[in-house]
Amino acid sequence: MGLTKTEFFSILQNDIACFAKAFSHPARVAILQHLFKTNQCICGDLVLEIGLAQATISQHLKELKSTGLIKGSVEGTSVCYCVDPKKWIKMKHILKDFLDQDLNPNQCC
Amino acid sequence: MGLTKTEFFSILQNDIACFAKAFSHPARVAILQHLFKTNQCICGDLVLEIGLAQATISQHLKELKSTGLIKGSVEGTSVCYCVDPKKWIKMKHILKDFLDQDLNPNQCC
DNA sequence: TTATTTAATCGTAATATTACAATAAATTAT
DNA sequence: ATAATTTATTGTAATATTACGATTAAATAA
Repeated sequence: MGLTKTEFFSILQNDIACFAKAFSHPARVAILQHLFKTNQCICGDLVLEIGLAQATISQHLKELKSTGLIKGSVEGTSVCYCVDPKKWIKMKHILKDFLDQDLNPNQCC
Repeated sequence: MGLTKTEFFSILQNDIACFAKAFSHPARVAILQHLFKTNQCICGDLVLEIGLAQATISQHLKELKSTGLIKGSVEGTSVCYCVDPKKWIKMKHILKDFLDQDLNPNQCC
């Protein structure tokens, strides 16, 4: 066990969960916010900005990259990261639909 | 280690991550969707609907309850669950602000 | 009282996540 | 060629998550 049974769920349900997981850690939230503010940055910037160890930031970047929310391009000795607009917009639509579900006014509790 | 350094981050960053974590598992997405569809339900309904073991569903309900997204009220031998509208709307606003961050048109990669 | 029903909790196993030091890899500068 | 810079990777430890069987708890029904 300890392994999510993804086959029990629809593609959409897995997608929603997967996108949510991408920014379910404050370091990844901070990375994304910093990228929106500065448009692009390198790993070292984030290490200074956030304060976690370089290896840890690199690990979080890898996760964001594997979800497709950010892209990185080698520039000399450093790597320039930025948000992937297409993927971000896709996530935005999927999560907004989820968040916009209608609340029934007569709750039980 | 294995323990998030929440003190490195703002309250907002932690809130965003915390809400995202609440539905970062497809079972919890399915629970919330079912609650929106039916307005209210009991644990047993979700066990049948989703197919995971009763103990597992109960554990996921506990997590959603601890985030405040759902509430439960005892009704006879069963417990009636429903979405907490106030908390859901709070989450909606916080996450929408995060998702609506402006994308800079000139990306680096 | 004694079933029965329903959900929570406990215990446990497997796996995932978070964090960091140390090292490797790749590029640029001297 | 050598040093310096920057990031990725490896290894590892601590903790968290996911899942489920078994049990407990609490209310209702017989």
